[in-house]
Amino acid sequence: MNISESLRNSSAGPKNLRGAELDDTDRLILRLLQDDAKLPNNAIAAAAGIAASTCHARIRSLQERGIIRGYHADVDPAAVGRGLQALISIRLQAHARANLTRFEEYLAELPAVEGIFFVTGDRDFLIHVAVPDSAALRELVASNLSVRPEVAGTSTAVLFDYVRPGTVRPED
Amino acid sequence: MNISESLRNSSAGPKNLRGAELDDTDRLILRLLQDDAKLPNNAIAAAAGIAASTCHARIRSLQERGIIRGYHADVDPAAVGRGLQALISIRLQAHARANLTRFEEYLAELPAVEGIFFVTGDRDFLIHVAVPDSAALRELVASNLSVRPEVAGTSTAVLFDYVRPGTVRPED
DNA sequence: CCTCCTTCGCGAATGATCTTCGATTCTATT
DNA sequence: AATAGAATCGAAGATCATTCGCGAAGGAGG
Repeated sequence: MNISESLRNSSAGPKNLRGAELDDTDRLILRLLQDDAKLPNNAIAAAAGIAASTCHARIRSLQERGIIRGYHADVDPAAVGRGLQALISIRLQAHARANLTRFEEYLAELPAVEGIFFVTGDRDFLIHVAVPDSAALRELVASNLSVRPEVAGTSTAVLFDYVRPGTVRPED
Repeated sequence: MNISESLRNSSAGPKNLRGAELDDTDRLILRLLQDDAKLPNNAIAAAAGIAASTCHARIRSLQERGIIRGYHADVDPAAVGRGLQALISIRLQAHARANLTRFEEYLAELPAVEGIFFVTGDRDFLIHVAVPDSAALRELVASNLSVRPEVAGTSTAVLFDYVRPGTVRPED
């Protein structure tokens, strides 16, 4: 390790290859990878008008800075035996609101849970679940939610459809 | 005989590659790719105890059957200038419920929209949005939702947190 | 029981892609 | 103008994806 490296490492700021701000090229890269994570690096580089090695370095920097949090396959829930989706709003007991994180972690462990919204207002949580059928939905609410001492009440709404458009686009 | 043969023989379900049913190997592949879409094919093959070419054929089959719908990068919304998330429930005018699909497509076009829940009950839609700040949230509701003739009313709840646990789930 | 036929799995070869590296160019500062 | 730090580039080598022919397993029908 040389002097400049030790100076960088000793500084309290994030060890960015570049500054914290994103330029237009970064935003383009993010948009392309959100749309299709399998897009080859050289195709992204061509679209951005930069060299492949430069594009690769930028993508790695985005990952190391936590801007790209990961890459995930989008699997059809119905194809894996989860044909029914629902939103369940959960009210907690007032005294249980000290351990919100614990309950959130419990929810995250449930296999049916696809998303957890920790929301302001009269409710505490809104969870998005995918289950095989209505019997499994009832079983989930009865045996995994209502029995919990923290839970004051639940309200379930079945989903007709759920769409996730192109995912998060950089502000434009 | 090898390990994979005995595993397949011990499982009761059908093992069609072209058929509609998924066997244990398919489910393992799906789980691994959901967790990390960048996982190399040969690593998946090793984890499943099958040859790389066989694994590749199975993954392609899963894609062609629409079970794997795509691969997407997970981008931190706060890093791209969308530090505020909210859930907006939308009630439609009764006469506007004939063109639900049209309105859903309109919502999908909005850059701030991350997810659209088409829900049963007293509300019609619940949309998950990510915006830069509260001013942008107010602007979104006022200029993109309330002004639409189909919209009878909206109700907005700011999110403290949103977690998608499907990405880190170790097992079913 | 035998043969045909389909489906699936396998290893090897080839082409594409990823990843690293040293050198060059750019930019901000002195 | 000179310097230092950062970003870019092209090329090389390692890794990976994809295709292909072949063989084994399981049914269907004779």
